[in-house]
Amino acid sequence: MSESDITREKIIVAARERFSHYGYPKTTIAELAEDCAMSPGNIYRFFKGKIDIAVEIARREALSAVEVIEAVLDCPLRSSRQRLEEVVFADLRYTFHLLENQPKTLELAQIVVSDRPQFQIESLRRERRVFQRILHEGQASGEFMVVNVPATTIALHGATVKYRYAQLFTNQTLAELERELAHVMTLIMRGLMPTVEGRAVVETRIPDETNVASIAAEAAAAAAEK
Amino acid sequence: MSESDITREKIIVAARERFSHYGYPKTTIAELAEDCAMSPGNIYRFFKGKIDIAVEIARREALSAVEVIEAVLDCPLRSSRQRLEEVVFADLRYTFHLLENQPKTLELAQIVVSDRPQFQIESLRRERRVFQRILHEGQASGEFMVVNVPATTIALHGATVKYRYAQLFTNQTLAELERELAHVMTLIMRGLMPTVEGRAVVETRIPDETNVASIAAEAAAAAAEK
DNA sequence: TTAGTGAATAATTTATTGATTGTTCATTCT
DNA sequence: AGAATGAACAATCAATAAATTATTCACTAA
Repeated sequence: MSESDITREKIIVAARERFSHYGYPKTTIAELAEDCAMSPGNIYRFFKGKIDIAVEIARREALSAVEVIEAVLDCPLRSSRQRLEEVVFADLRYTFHLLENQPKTLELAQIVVSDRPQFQIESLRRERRVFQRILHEGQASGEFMVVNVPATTIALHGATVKYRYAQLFTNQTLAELERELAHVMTLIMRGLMPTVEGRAVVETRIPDETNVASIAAEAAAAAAEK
Repeated sequence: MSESDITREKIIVAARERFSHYGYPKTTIAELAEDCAMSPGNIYRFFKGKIDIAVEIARREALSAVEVIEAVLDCPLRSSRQRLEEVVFADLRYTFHLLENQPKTLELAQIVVSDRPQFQIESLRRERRVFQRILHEGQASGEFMVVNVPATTIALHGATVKYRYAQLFTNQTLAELERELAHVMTLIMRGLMPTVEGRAVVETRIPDETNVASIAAEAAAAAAEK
């Protein structure tokens, strides 16, 4: 890491701290400069403007969120159905808790998106890729019966919009949303899976709220085994 | 209609005109009073406050929107699947055009909801009832295979959230949203309908954009025939 | 009694101003 | 040269004052 990369990191660390404590608007460039023991002007050698610092932080946040979810993909001993359900519920819970505990993170995201609409589009695309991978897997193993994977990915994503950043749409509790999402997933699963001997596909059960660390650990263990 | 009901109507008509032209905030009670050739004070004999005039207008708007959709239920010669699809697409198109052509209507709705959260809850409930009726019908006729109608109603409603007032979530075009919704409905239909001889349920096609008048006329004709 | 008034008041909104902040750049350091 | 500064300027924000508006109510008219 070059000297100037280190300085850049220092700015990001200071900004993340201040943004999450006091919020983006209340954080001044002068303060960031002071935190980094430099002059305000020097910040502009590393970022084109204040908003670009926020964009970089939000970008990393979004990437690490998707990585957490992708960890589910690397966990062994799971059917495609289980994977899909875990991913969707993880999304609901992760974003729900985020809005509940870190309101400043949402504020930051909203500011970034209103300034850079492209940011949201790319975040959604990354999310969809996870769905698509699971559908492909399920398709290949014969567990799912998907006629058109890209179209179904879009459908799946569209049908679960309400369960990402749910508090933006409703003031239901997490428990209510989980019950509702279970019904949605039941419906979707009946659409994805072939019926065996005329018996309806069994209902989706709300998965346990495994924490992020344990999923990551499980995935790491599986990787090590290989 | 009593004398005082007529006066009340006069106020509502004047308010609707001004709200849709200049918006709720820019309309003053004094102006409404002048339109109705009365004093500001007298308005308060008919409405508790300014916001209550807006609530009444929004309530009527919401009711008539649901009535339009309910007209689909009374149309003959339609399978439950067709009904469901027509209702969902009608919802997308109706709300899309509303936001596109009548931005003040959205503004009004947002003001009412932020002041009276119950208003939104009841509007959603009315919408869900339409879904529930269709599911019941389909269930009864054997066209649908629904294990739990209330749960499936909730699922169906939740899965189609994005396609009501879609511009609040995305800046996709109507055509894009229609294609996407078709995929969602295909997925849902595969979840609702029994598979016949192992053949996948056929994809949802985007229905023609029949106008409201023609649906209402069709329903009326059907009613007259009986 | 019921319908309506309009001036008085309380609540909000808008305009104005002064202070703060983001950004630039000529200049100084290393 | 590249790295960093900090004063200067423009843009934005916060605080306050001014104006407008919602709401009330004592009162009049029918």
